[in-house]
Amino acid sequence: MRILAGALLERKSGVALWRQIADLIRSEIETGAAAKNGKLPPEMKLAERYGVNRHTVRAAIAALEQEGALRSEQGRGTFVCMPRRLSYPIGKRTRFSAGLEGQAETFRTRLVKTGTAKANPQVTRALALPEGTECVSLETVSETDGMPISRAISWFDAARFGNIAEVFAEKQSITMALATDGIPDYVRRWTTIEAHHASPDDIALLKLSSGAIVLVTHSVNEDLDNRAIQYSETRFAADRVELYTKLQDS
Amino acid sequence: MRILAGALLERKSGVALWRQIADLIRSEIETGAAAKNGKLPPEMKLAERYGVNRHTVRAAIAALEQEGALRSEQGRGTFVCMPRRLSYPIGKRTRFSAGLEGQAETFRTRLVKTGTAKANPQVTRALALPEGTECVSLETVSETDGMPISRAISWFDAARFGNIAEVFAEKQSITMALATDGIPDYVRRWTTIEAHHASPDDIALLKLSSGAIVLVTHSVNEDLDNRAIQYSETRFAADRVELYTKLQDS
DNA sequence: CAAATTTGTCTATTGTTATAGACAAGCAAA
DNA sequence: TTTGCTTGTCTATAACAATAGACAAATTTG
Repeated sequence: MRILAGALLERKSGVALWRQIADLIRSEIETGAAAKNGKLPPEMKLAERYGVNRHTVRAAIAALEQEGALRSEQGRGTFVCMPRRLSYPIGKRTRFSAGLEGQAETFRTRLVKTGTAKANPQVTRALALPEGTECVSLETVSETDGMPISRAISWFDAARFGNIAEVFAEKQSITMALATDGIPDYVRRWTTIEAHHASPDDIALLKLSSGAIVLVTHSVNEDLDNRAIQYSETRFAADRVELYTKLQDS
Repeated sequence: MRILAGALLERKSGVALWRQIADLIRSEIETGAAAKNGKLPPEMKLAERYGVNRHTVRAAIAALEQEGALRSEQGRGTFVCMPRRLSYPIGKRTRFSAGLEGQAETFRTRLVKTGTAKANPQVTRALALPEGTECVSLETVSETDGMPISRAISWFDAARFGNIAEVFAEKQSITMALATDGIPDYVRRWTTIEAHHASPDDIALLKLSSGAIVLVTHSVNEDLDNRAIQYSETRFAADRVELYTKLQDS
């Protein structure tokens, strides 16, 4: 919730007014400030509230409609389709489906691309492998209730997990693929979190509107022998997901 | 690091080209891809690389200069002032100065505003207080090496911490203020993480350029008796700070 | 010292964003 | 059924972003 008060919009900012308004509407939906009974105020009222032209508000709503967050109906009004962001926990055992349990009805991770090549230094450093080690990469998109919420690329030591792509294709889950490959359990070693503007690929694969923001994490998972097994970069639609950490039980 | 490859810029996206390029340059500085010997390639070379006009690149560099990340000198080149983002750990004991130890030379948190009033429901819910409880709020800006990296508003039960503003003014540290008020130690109960476009207040207080992105956290700290003592909203300059979590020692 | 390289500044044009108004069309309410 | 409300669409204009070119000024290089 935006508690730190102040001016809302900034002109000549490099971010179009409609994009700023889209972000505001999305945030205010989350806090309940924008919508009453699942419905936004009329376009003219939003234009007055934000001090912009009605066409500018329409452009913002169009962007949110494209992302599936809103639905406009002529003569009736604009309805909220996604009242709340998903809360994605980052903890000792960070898992996609289990982490979002109870917040959506269906979970799916699909493979977009895979490959095996000598990994770049950032990857080999993260996995504590000799420079130039061959690694398998999996590029995936994760969806809940048919809506993409994140895309990721993960690397694995090819010597150790050479056929993880095939197993993943069959199991549709990295956790299950690793279990098949002799890793019954693993934990999150570390995670870094940044935020960026969505790239054209993010927009395409995550079904975002132009100008959206993504939360970007880099992380390492390790097996119970403290060996790094997976290095990932994950990009989350910031309008659909918030990240969440809590005190771990001792 | 941007490993997920693809197109770099998106026209007509609602985010000005110069703003997108500023974000790219900043990310590429972080990964070492953009700068050699602490110096960017010449403006014309960047224009060719990104497929835009030299003036557009100059606007991007101007934004990063305004934020203190770059410094241009006529006839010489463009130099990197901030090669790396600060890595801010979020863990059991999340502390500003201790968390960034070793990454900067000076740390300072200054009070921007304080007040006492009936807290809104989000605050009382987070602090497990009866609705309408009076709370003290502290609005602060945190800086390292003279550069603002985050701004925050924190709430405390006024009945329990009524004079925390005065103590903070003297100690310049929430941790020390709480110690004075009978809380020698406390831990982070939970944290949520979102990303948004910087508001005009963010831009002013964090010395950001237009169109910048902020990482926004909401969090609760609790004392060792598991009582919630502090609820905060913190906004970090996403170009200056990344958040970091790691496996806690058992 | 001269040439080359690089940043800085100015003016001008084209493309995009935001505003503005008018009116159509669908739906809700009286 | 009529009126009022709300979204949808069209055209036009003003303001802003991006491109374009030219040239000045500072520094580096040969």
